[in-house]
Amino acid sequence: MRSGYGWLHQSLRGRGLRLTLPRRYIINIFTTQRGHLSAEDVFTKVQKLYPRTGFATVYRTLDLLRREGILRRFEFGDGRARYELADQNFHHHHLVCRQCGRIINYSDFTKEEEELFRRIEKALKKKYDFAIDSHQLHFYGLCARCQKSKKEEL
Amino acid sequence: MRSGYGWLHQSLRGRGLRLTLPRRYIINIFTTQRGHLSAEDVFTKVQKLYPRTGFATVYRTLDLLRREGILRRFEFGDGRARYELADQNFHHHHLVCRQCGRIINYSDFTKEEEELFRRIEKALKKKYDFAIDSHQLHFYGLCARCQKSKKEEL
DNA sequence: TACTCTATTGAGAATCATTATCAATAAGGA
DNA sequence: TCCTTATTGATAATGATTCTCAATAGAGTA
Repeated sequence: MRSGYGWLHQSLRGRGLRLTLPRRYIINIFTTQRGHLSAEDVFTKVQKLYPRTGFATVYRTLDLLRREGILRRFEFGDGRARYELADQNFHHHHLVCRQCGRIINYSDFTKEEEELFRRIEKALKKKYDFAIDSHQLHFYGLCARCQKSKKEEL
Repeated sequence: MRSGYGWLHQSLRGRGLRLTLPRRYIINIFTTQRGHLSAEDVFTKVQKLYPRTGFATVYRTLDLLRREGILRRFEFGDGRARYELADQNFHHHHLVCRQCGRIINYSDFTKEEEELFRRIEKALKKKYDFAIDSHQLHFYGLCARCQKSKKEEL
């Protein structure tokens, strides 16, 4: 936890911002385990690393990192936002289970999707004069486990 | 407002549910003006038609209609849910303005999108054993008006 | 049409996620 | 080490949504 944050340090310093311990720990959480974490998830994890961390700091840091382009924010419909590392090398979409809320990342069709989306974005820009900067595609349904438990229910 | 609800009436009655005045008015709002309405939007509109309506009833009715498959629920990232008539003949996706929150429906590429999505859904089902029943695609960016006002700001 | 049963309502309290406040703390440049 | 001030932690405040419960009103029945 000594270094490896030079890039961010520089980036923040440029605007008079600081690379504090809670910020380091939170970034660390996202870089070591790919996931879609809610604020509460993050809070629980930081607590273990740096117990003095407060909830407000978690929210503030998540928002800071989002503004910095380090995290992406998603809403899957369960009333709490989720955050993910904005890794350009791992563009993907989501499968969301309506029952248990489990979220699966998939990146199987990115080639075809990206090709179509690029085309769509271009056309929408022209037709609606809308400057698109990102998109979100979520598939909703039932995961394997929940399908099974639903069958057993009957 | 006398009839035209036979279908729903039957559907509800079957399960001991009732077609009440607030419910009729709220359905009416959605069928007469296509839109992505928040609970507050709906509340304001019902108030004009049937002033005694309470906020709780609006929320309860929106959820009931969603469960009935009459409405769809969306979250575009501004912290409040939106509801739309689930019209099978008008499948579309959304353009969401990050600045002013304006939402545009578009249905220009449904053919190509649907073709790709059908393919994706099928493959995801196979690969992840995930029973997909719907998807949501949102494009985010700046609408024409907000692009303009941003330019003038400089 | 009146009666009865109970699903539904309205008002307000309660909950949940998130944001704002503010005095105390700690980055990080000098 | 010192100093400035961005950041923090604790807690209050907010905003959307849900719950509670007595009063009301659908709708089947007499």
